[in-house]
Amino acid sequence: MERTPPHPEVGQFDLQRVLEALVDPVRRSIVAQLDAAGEDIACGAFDIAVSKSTATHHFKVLREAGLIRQYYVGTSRMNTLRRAEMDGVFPGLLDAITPRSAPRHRPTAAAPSRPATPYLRL
Amino acid sequence: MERTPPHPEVGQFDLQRVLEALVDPVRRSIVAQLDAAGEDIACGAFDIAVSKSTATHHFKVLREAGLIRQYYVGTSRMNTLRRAEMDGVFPGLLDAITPRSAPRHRPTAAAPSRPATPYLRL
DNA sequence: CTTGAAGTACGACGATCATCAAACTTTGAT
DNA sequence: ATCAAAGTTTGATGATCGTCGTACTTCAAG
Repeated sequence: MERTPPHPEVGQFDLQRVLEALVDPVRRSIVAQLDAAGEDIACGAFDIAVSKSTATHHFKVLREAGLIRQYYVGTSRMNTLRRAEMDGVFPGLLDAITPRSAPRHRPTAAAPSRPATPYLRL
Repeated sequence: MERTPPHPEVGQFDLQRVLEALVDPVRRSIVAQLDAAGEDIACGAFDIAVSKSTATHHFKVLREAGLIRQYYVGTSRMNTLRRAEMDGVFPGLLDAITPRSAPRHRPTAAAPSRPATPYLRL
């Protein structure tokens, strides 16, 4: 396993790639949580209802599109939203697809609406 | 065949639907041409390299997402970009995915750049 | 009324994708 | 050394999607 996975540079950002990444609700949710938190989040700390292997897949897609940056901290993989870089290349895109004025979750993560999600939780 | 196909109202616009419509390059091209032209365009007058049946499919997806409005003029089906309505619901979205500062076509629609596309041409 | 132009409807086909479980790897504690 | 936690990798599977050709419909012109 590589120490650091490959990340595209800003000059290599591709709108098609980015849109393909953002069209998936789970991935958009990841981006939204990252944006709302304003800080890096470990893969396992997201509120998404998919298996670990599926989650890995989604993070890979986001990373290869340039939307997130990933790095290891111990056994955990941290995720950073590449906000500024994305805004530089595609101004307004993230703003448009991010739940802006929507009822924001508490950063402390109150009890979720659904009953028992079998998978990853925050 | 119905005289006027079903169009979603502004209140029914759904981000997921819109993104699914915009993720396809052909459909994004249709939106871009509509935006650049600034006027309604008939289905057959677009510069897209797909068959007629495929084109019909793409227009349907765009219409059901609320991105375009369609109406008949004789045997031709005209297409209107629902710019203002989209901007109202998802501000900045179309701006972000539309070739903005790119070399804009003349609004009078000059001769297209490519040689001989086997399908629909302007 | 016949003909042609412009689309639509209908399957069908191939490719891509999201999903999962199972097995593996790596790291940090015990 | 062991063990568990956190992710990854590797197929496999089922669904969706873009694409096409063919047949059909509608409208306008001759």
